[in-house]
Amino acid sequence: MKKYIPVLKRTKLFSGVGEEDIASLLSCLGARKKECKKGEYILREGEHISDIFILVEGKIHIQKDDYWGNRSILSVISVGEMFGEGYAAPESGALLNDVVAVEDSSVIFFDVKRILTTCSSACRFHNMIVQNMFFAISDKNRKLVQKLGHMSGRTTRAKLISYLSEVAKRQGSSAFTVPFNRQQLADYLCVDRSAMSNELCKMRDEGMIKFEKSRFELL
Amino acid sequence: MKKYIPVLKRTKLFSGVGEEDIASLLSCLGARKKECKKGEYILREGEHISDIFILVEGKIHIQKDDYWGNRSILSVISVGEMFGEGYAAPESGALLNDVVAVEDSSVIFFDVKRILTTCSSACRFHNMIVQNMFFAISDKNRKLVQKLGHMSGRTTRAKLISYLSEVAKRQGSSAFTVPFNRQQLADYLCVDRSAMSNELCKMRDEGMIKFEKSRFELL
DNA sequence: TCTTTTCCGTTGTAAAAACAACCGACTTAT
DNA sequence: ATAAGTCGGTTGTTTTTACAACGGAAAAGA
Repeated sequence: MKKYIPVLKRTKLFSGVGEEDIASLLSCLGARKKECKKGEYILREGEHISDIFILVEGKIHIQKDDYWGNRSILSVISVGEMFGEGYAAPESGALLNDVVAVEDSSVIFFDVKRILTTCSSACRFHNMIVQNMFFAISDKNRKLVQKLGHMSGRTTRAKLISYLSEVAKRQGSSAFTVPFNRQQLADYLCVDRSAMSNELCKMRDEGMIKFEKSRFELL
Repeated sequence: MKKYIPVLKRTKLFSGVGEEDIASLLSCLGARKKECKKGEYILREGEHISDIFILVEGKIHIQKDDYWGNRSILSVISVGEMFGEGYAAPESGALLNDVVAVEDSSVIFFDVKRILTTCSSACRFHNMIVQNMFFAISDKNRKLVQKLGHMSGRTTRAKLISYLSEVAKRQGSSAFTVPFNRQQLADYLCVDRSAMSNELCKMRDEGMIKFEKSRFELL
């Protein structure tokens, strides 16, 4: 597990904790490691977990198969990212997704209760981890809510308006740059790229917006 | 603040804590109260907050106005529910939504850092609150991810398949009852009710599903 | 420089969704 | 018992979207 400490140091969860302290934290938390070959399942739908997982090597997909067998990829997890945090609560029920390695991968995981119930003074940085974890989930939460807000519009235009308005607000200006190219923006908003491109141009022709590449201006 | 203790006792955040202990927790957390008349803003877009809010009386809307002034309601908060948890992290930036009372309302709120940084032994149930809060956010997180999964399908049918498959999984049977009527389900999936009704009937005619009222069966 | 790839706007067509309007079955209130 | 309201299925029309295919500009690479 030691060799992954430099990776962990750069994660949100362990940010602000020195390498020596991470080592002692890992044992304090009862952290375990699991290695998976490409194609293997790390977690399966139906399992019950109460752990937080951190990917320290490789790449994994969180995916689900519907009743008729159609598969869809819900998210792609890269090194340093956390997953499983939605199932931390005792009443969260069985896992509804599969987690599968798309490259040879290693994950480090530990039981959430181990963090929450152990007295904070047990080890020096325990409290810091609680904070980090909390802020990480809180942050994820906000992003999910915002995305859901954009996607709740029924038309592509409504989704674009919602998204562009938010970026403008966040950047505090009616002229701003979005962190996506067209394809990525379309994927984020769950619409077809060419249809979105088309809609953007209509909005431009109607005098609502101006844009060039990833730079937009609301009028 | 005392009169709201029975309400708080029934919230997720204070579940498992006795009424006497809630009183001491509130002062330990530095909880404050804010009362708003119908129509007043509890929080405005652009504010910076690091508090968790609990609605103890009335009803409020979380809403946003886009750049061109179109208003949309993101969620309706009822008594006992928590909000603001997405902005707990220090780097979460300015609030992107407005929070407005649609009835005369009262909220109780306290700084998250007060929970996370104070030593757990400061008061008896402090640690319990940390757990409750964590599980509440974790739970919200899972629900958001699931909903996003359903909404990422491009067609109404895809959304329905995703949703129905999940409920079937969760209830562990291909026959199950959904907790929505048609209008509510359509609202949840962000589609038109009649179009959804239509699609459900097509799926039935194609032999994919059977249903009656809120009871469904996948075939 | 020449080739290849990426990005993105454009077009046309077929499919799908929204929207509005209506109806019958059923429930609830007066 | 009657009236009013809710719920959900159905239909037709209009708008919107997905999808596929193409082409030009710019960037990346050989």
